[in-house]
Amino acid sequence: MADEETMPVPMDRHEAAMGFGPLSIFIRKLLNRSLLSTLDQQALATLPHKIRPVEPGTRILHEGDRAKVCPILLDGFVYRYKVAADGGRQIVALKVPGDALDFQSTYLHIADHDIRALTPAVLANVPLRAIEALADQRPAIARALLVDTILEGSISREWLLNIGRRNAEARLAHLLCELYYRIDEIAGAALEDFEVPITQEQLADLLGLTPVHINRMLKRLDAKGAIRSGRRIRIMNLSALEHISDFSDIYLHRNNFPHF
Amino acid sequence: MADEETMPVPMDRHEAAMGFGPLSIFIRKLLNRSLLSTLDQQALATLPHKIRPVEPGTRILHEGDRAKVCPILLDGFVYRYKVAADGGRQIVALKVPGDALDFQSTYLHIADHDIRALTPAVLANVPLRAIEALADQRPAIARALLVDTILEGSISREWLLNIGRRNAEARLAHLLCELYYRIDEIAGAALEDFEVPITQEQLADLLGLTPVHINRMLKRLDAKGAIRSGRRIRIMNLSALEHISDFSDIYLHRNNFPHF
DNA sequence: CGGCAACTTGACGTTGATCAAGCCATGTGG
DNA sequence: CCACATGGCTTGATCAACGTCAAGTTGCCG
Repeated sequence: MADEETMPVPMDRHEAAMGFGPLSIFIRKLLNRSLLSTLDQQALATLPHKIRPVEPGTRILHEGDRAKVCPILLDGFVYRYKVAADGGRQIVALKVPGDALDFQSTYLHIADHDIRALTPAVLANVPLRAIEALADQRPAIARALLVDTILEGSISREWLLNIGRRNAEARLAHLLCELYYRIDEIAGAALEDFEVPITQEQLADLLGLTPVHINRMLKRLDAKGAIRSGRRIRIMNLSALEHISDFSDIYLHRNNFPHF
Repeated sequence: MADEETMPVPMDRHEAAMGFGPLSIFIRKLLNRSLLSTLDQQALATLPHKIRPVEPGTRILHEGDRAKVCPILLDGFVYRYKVAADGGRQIVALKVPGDALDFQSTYLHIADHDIRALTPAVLANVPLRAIEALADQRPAIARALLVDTILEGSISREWLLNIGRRNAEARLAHLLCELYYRIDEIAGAALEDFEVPITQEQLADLLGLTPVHINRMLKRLDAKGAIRSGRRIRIMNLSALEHISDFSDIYLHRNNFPHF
């Protein structure tokens, strides 16, 4: 736990990691949940990487692949999904800027799902070996990446509850709440007039429903004043959504810092 | 199972970790997916712990708790679950002997779900600080625990697909297949006449269905000769179940060892 | 032998799927 | 500036899967 180099902990984590180049957003996100010394931060910032902009729909990882790089999402949205025998798609995770997309391939060598770009996105591809080396050399970084992994697990569990036990309206409302909080975390300023960059078909794949039914539920939430549905969905009343979906943010572990 | 003896690096992993006392099963399981030196194994075996047998239904962790120990499951079955506002329960993970039940509390301090015993079970409670110290001192152990965590994430994703996109019959068949393989992994001999220690109500909570519907699907699988339903469920024809559920074991990463 | 928990079965209701048609914005090329 | 192609949204009619309710039945354990 004692870092060889103890720097004054940054007071404002939104300001932290600002001077670290393209990977700043990634480092900032780790700092939201883990303590990292300035040296750790610099080591992360100097990870070798290649910037790669991708179109919506681009496949970033394919089930069965042996990945050699870990893409870090710098901008845009990306999702993990799996497909059933009958072709039914299920989106199993949604990633927002700052997230590492395939850290697990450092340790499990066959990809068990696909990853695709939801919106236009910008990736930074980091060689897995560089990540592995860094994790081996710097326990604080290993720990920060582990915390990230554990958090994704927590979100998966909440999704299981959502899909397994809530009705369509609540499911949808719950997803919108989660989206709001996760994007709010990385947005500099407070979120106003937040527009959801997800089509109704993708919402269906996220929630285990059909596009037609998503459409009807959107109308319903609209009628209640919780959102504005239409070509672009806008959240109008977050607390109405929270009430409809029985939302609790515990699973997002938004206040896990500091760890003592 | 309880002989104390120092050995050279074991050649056969099924034989490995046999002489490591009560925690042997835990160590053996880690060895299935990760390389650990004999010293690593000894360090694990000498973790301080307190054996605790529990009755079925005993609550082991409660949402909102700040855990101080990580229970390791030595015998029996245990599940994680969450409840929705209307009281609907969703089991979000099932743990088999050898699994660490709350490794995540080392890094995230508020539990986001409950854990309960499914069957009579035996736990070994290890202080979180001991685990944390070991992970800090021994990178190979940190890595092995990380692999374990990542694997649980992979299973969660498959469950999302299962619950979100498969019909009731396939869902049930899929769960039974998974159960078979996971128990087979820790069973010494090949599994014959495997009986599922789960009630129909618990199956319903696992699969996002109702007990009544579970009952009908069990009858259906029975009629197809895949299982024997009744007071205790027995798997009669695994490949029939795999066919019905479109089962693929990729997500279990059963052949992840060695990592090179 | 009595009590209880789990399993079983039938009748019926509801949610969400399916099928099908049409609409509406946006972008493109002539 | 218009024609029209396209992808996503909207809507209605019908249907199936699964839920709900309720009344047994079975096996198990003290």
